[in-house]
This record gives sequence, C-alpha cells and structure tokens, in this order.
Amino acid sequence: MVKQIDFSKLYEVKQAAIKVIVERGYYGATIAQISKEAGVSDGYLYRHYSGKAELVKDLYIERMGFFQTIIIEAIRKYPTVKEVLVEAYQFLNETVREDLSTIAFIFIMDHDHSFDFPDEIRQGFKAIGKNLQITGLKTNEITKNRSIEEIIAIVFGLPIKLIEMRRKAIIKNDPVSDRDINMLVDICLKALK
Amino acid sequence: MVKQIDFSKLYEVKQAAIKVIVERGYYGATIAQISKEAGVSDGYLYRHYSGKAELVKDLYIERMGFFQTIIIEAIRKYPTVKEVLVEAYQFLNETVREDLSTIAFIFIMDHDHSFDFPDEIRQGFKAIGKNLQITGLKTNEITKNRSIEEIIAIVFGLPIKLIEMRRKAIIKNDPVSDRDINMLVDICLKALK
Amino acid sequence: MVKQIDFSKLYEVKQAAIKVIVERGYYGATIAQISKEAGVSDGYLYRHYSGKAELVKDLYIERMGFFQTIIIEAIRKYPTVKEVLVEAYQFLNETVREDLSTIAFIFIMDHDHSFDFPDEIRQGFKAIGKNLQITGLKTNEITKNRSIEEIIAIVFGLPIKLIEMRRKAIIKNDPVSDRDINMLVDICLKALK
Amino acid sequence: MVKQIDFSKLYEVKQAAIKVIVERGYYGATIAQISKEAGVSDGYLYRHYSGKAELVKDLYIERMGFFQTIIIEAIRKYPTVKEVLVEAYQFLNETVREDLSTIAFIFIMDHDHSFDFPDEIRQGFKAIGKNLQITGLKTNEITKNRSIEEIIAIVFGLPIKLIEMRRKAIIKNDPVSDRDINMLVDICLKALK
DNA sequence: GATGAATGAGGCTTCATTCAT
DNA sequence: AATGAATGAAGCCTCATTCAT
Repeated sequence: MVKQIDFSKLYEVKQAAIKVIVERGYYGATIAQISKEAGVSDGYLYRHYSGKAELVKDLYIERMGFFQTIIIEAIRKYPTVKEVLVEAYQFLNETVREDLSTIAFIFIMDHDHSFDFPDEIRQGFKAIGKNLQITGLKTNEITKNRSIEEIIAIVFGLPIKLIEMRRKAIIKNDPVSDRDINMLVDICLKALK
Repeated sequence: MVKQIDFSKLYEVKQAAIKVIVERGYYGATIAQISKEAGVSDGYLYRHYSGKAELVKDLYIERMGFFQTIIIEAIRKYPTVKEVLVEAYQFLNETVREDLSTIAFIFIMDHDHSFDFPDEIRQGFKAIGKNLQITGLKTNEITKNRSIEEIIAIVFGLPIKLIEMRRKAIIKNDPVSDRDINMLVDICLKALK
Repeated sequence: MVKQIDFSKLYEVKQAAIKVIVERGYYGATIAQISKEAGVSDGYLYRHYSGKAELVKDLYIERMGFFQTIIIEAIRKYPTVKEVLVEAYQFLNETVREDLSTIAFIFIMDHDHSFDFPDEIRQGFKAIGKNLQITGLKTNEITKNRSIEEIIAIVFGLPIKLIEMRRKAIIKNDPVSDRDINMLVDICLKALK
Repeated sequence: MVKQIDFSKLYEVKQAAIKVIVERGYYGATIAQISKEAGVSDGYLYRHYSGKAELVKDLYIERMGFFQTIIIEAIRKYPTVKEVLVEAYQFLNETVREDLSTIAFIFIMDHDHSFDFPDEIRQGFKAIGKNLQITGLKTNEITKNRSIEEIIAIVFGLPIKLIEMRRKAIIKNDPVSDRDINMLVDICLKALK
C-alpha cells in the first residue's frame, strides 16, 4: 500500500544485485544470492521485473545514465573541456569512491557481449561526444580533425583502461588518485588537440 | 597405422570458441554451441583441454601473446614510437581484419572479472610499456612525465575503445579503416608527448 | 501464506532412492530415475542434499542407525542374548518386511568400497558388540573365547548373508520367514557358545 | 599369429581390470585406466570382449569359479567338513594373500546390484552346499536340521563378514590371520552342528 | 502483496564404444 | 591385428522462473 516500503526494498535489491554481480560477474550472480543479500524473497524481484536480465538492464541504464547526466550537466555548466573532464573524472573518483562497486558494475555489463546494450545509453554517449566537440571547437581545445567518435574514445577509453589496469595489477593496483586524474585530464587534452 | 590427431579440428574449435564468445560472452557461450560451430563432438574439446576455462585461457594467452610478440618485435625493429604504433595497429587491423573477432575476444576476456588474468600476459604488458618508454625518451616522442602505466593506457586504451565502440555502434559500426589507424597513431603520439 | 515443505516428497525420494539403488546398485542408480520414481523433479533432491552422495549417506545413517537403535534397546530390555536376537531379527523381518529393500540397500552400501563408511555407524556396531558380550557372558550364552569382533560377525553376518542369498536366488528366493528367523537365532546361539 | 602373446596381453588386461576395480569400484574403473595399466590400447579389449560388462563378468566367473573349484575339490579330498573349511579358508588367506585384490574384486562384484549374477556361479554354490551337507551328515558335523541354504550362509557369511569388518575397521583392521581362521572354522562347526 | 518450495531446461563433463588407419 | 582419435549418450548439478499459499 505504502509505496515507500517498496522503493526501499527495490533499492536493496538493486544494491544487492550490484554487489553480487561485482563479486561474481553477471552469470556468476544468482537470483538467490541477490535476494538473500537484499533480504527479500526470490520471487519478489519478479513482481517488479520480468527477470534477471531486465533488472540488470534497468540498473545499468539507471547508473550509467546518471553518470552520463553528470557529464552532460558539466558540459552545460562549464565553458571548457578541461573543466568538464576534471568534473567528470572527479565524479568518477570521488562521488563513486564510497560506492566503487557501481562503477565496477557498469564496467562489467559494458564489456559483457551477452548484454543487450541499451540504445538510450548509446544515444547518451553520442550526445556527450557532440557537445564536447562543440565546446572544444569553441575553446580550441579540440582540433577540428577529431571526430566525435575519437573524442569519446579518448575521453572514456583512457580512464577505463587505467582502472582496468589497476584491477589487473598490470603495473600497480593502488586506487586511482587525484594525481592520476589530473594526469588523465592532461593526457586527454593533449590527445584531443 | 593409427588415426592421427586432426589439428585442423583443434583450430576449428578455437575459432568457434572465439566466434561464440564474441557473440554471447564467455558465460553465454556453451560447449555445445562451440562444438557445433566447429563441427566436432561435445566431447572432443576435453581431449585437449581440461574444460572450458582452460580452453579459453590458453586461447587468450595464444592470441594476446601473439599480439604482444608483434609489438615487442616492432619495438626491436623500429627506432621511433610512431613506427611501432603504426606497425602494431596495422597488425591489429590487417592481420586480424579477416578475423576481427579475435580482438573482440581478447577484449571480452580482458574485462571479465571472473577471468584469471594470466601473469605472463601481465608481464608482457609491463615489458612493452618499459621498452616503449625507453624508445620514446630517446626520440623525444614521450615526455618524461609519462609513466609506464600511462603509456600502456594510451597505447592500448585508445584502439581498444574504438573497436569496442564500433561493436556497440555508438557512432558507426564500420570496420576500422587505415584512416582510423593513422588517426589513432596521431592521437597516441600527442597523448604521449 | 507460504508454500510449506512437503515432507512426504522427501520421504518418497528416500524410498525411491532405496528402490532404485537396490535394483541397479549405487552407481547404476541415476538421479533421473530416483526423481521419476519419487514423482518429483530432478532438482528437488538438491534442495535437501548437496548431491547424490549425501542423500545416500544420510539415508544409510538413518536406516542403519534405526536398526542399531532397535538392537541397542533390545539389549537394554532383555536379559538374554537369545531374546535380543529374536527381537532384532523379528524387526529385520516384520518392520522391514513391507520394505525389505531397506535391508538390501544397507547391504549394498555396506559393501561398496567407494562408500565413505560413517563413523557413527562404526561406533554403533562396536557398542552393540560390547553390550552383547556383557549380556552373553552373564547368561553363559557366549563363550569367553568369542571376541567382540566375532560376535558382530556372527550376529550380523548370518542374517545378512541369508538375505543376500535369497536376492541372488542361490537356493530359493522366498521372503525370509519366521521359521528362517528362529533357525537363524538357533545357529547364532550355537556359534556364540 | 602366436597366441601366447595374446594370452599374456589378455592376462595383463584382466589383472589391470581387477586392480583398477578394487581401487575405484566397478563404475569408478574406466576402460582408459584399465588399458593404460595393462599397457594396451583402449580398443584392444573390444577385440576379445563385447564390452566392459562382459570382461568383468568373465573375470568374475573365472576367479570365483576357481575358488569354488578349490572348495569342491577339497570336499572330494577330505572326509570331514572341518578339513574342508580349513582348506578353503587357508586358500582364501594364503593362496590369495599374494593377490589379495582378487578376493576384493570378487567381493565388489558380489555385492554390486547392477551386476548380473552368473548362473553358473549360483549353481556352484548350490553344489558346494549340497556336498558339504552330504559330508557333514556322514560325519555328524552338520545337524540334519541345517538346510543347504543355511550351510552356505554359515560357511560363506562368516568369513565374508569378518573381512568386511576388517576393511571398514569396525573393531580393527589387521589382515586376517591364521588364528582368525582357526576361530572361524571353530565357529562354523558349532553353527553347523 | 510477498513468499519460497518446487520445477526442469540446459550447462559441463565423463567415458564406453566405434572405426579409420 | 592393434591402435587411439573421435564420438555422443547420459550423468550430475545449477539456477532462473513459476505459482500455490
């Protein structure tokens, strides 16, 4: 009756899903584990989603969409690409630091080829690329030779690769630091120019 | 007098594994699908590998290791980072064009949190980073502020992200072209400097 | 409000397991056969046991343990070995007549070299042997030359062999009768003296 | 061409089969293991037997039949049941001591309900029972109340149970000794009378 | 609305058997 | 005659999903 209860339960389910998926991967995560972690029954989830796949897709859209929104708003707010990048990477780092698993979850789904990549997220990246390009062209931070696709590759490819390398301990496995972020911004700006 | 092992079958299995994993992800790929695709029996695989995990790990080491070897040899052969990158990306593109899925496969396993990342590949990346740095410092193509980790992130993060974006059709889904490669080399060199 | 565990189903599974194992041996019995015989799904079993081995071990402990309990209580209740044996063999015959296969099942597992013999059952036999000896020495029904081990061999070896012979139809395959039991008691008492 | 070679190979296969079956049970023993142990190919066996089941059945008949022959000959040779039993149990113990696995193999198959018990072995037991009865009635070692079935149960049930108990270490797990055998003979004679 | 007992399709793997050489 | 590479049926088990309560 009272929707509040629902939403908090649903929130628990989502958090549990992220936690378990990060720990064991999408296929390794079972409904039973997620339900237990969330303190709800196995069947509960099916009252809100058609199944595991839908839950995860919704969750991906919600979290990745939020991240995209942050960036889009940063683009609106700041006049330079540099400021946008700093804001975006700071967010990646700070806001998400207390909840690192969300970013890990996004990564996992992002690279799972069995995951049906949502079109709205695709459109979001396109929009970010376009708007970054517009900003960059105005401020001369981005060369006109740089395509939208390249811009996205640079802006997202570098931090993602860095985080991945840390996870795999290629060179070291420290958490990403503020210094790392500044360096990333630096590299991106050079690559964009 | 005795039936000989048919190595072409093994090759078929590997190709099939890559194909199916690229289509459906590691967990989404089943032994039955791989076997069917390869035109062998379900049991065949187990005469050569202890299981699915070993097949995939071996395959990853084989393919990623080959790619690393190409780069390491390019570093030995060429005096500039630019030439190394052109060679490496050309390889990525030409040699692998007829079998683009190998790159996608590597990418998938690369980001799979349940995949036990092979140490020899980790060491390979480290070596590539170090040697690229040495070359780059000599030729002034790489600033001394760029750490080995950042060099690897740049050199591998960008092309991989581009390929991944093409797969997801973020902007377009054309195969990667020579023009794309030249641009990638360009961006990398800027980012390294 | 919630579906209750249907314990009759669990009972059916146990009975089915015994039936199928008696028909085809431990390894010859498949989960599919047991499930079908019990009228439950293949997966049902795994909600109660970690697997086939655990089901069977539990079942063995349950049934053999019950039999041991009967004997131990008979020893407490009756002052002579003869009365204990009559009670025990009657039980073997009457209580178990409608479900003779339980004895066969116990026998199968008893002789299966891959079966991890439960220590509690081992201890049960030891206790029975010791207490029978004590009783028998008091009543002069057991010679002091008879070791505990020999007592157990006699008391359990004879009826079990008889039942086994009936199964294999060495001489005949009638069910064990009251007359058979009296004769068994007789033989045991002679062997013990 | 030379049959000798064949027979020695076949002998190796049989010995290997026994060894592996004793180690891992009938189902646990694989053709691959047996072949490897025997130093022949997997396919070899199928040139002499229709399959695993036939190999094992033949082997059982061969070995159990040999044991039965020993007893039957002992009955012919000796005028008293006691002497027969001593001979039989001695054989069980001494002759087989150097090849304990044969007796273990017989036991395993004997108690495997998936094993199709060979009729000729059944007949062998019947014959042994009958002839023992004839001898025992003559010498007064067996009461006329003792049926053939009971005689077999006593004569085979006791040593088998003892050996089984040793295997399971119910009381102790020493190998069966000469003293044990004398005691067994003693007990049997009492039980038969 | 919520539960969780029960289901059963489908996954991985084993291994007796076949048959080209 | 003998081999052993290859097969594929069949086993055990998992887990997303259903539905009676």
